[in-house]
Amino acid sequence: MQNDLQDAVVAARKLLGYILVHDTPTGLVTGRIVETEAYTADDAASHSSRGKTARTAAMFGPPGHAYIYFTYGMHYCFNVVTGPAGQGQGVLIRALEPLEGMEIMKQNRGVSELHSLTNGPAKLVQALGITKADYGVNLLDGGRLRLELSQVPAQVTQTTRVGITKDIDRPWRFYVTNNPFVSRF
DNA sequence: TGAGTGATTGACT
DNA sequence: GTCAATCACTCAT
Repeated sequence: MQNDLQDAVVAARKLLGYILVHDTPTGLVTGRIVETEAYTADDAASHSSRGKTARTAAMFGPPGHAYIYFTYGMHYCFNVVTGPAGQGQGVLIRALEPLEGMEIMKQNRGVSELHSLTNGPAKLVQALGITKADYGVNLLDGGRLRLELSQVPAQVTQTTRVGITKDIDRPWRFYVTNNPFVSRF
């Protein structure tokens, strides 16, 4: 995994075979990563492109850690930092397929429909109960919030990214082909 | 010091 | 399809 995290674009592709696990006080919540986007240091759409700030500090830290940011005044999004340290690369997790702890997810999200629990970057953060307390944590050392290798998806679609206004032509969005939990098609 | 913008979502027309 | 919610940061006074 460490080697796969050296490059954000490679890592975005590889992360589709992983499961995100959160060991919460109310129970275990897990989901398979089905959609990601890569953001690099020389990328105008990346938060790191204008230099390191207090907000983006984790993005410039060692790979395999969590970068969580607050946006639009009401939403959090979750990223996996990629390396090497000091570069400011990361992979945005855009969607998960719920595996365990669905009842907890429904409670966290306030909705009962399985399909709308985790099909968006801010939704999955809320469903898994991830907060700013998890900012900067190591995802590879078996802590409460961690990544676990699953199976490599049968087919992956590569396309342009969603929701940005700069460098919109870079084909750095990856998702599991035909998976119903992807945020957009 | 203040206006503008954003890796979004959900409610409403 | 349109729009409000409302915070951190950037850029321009």
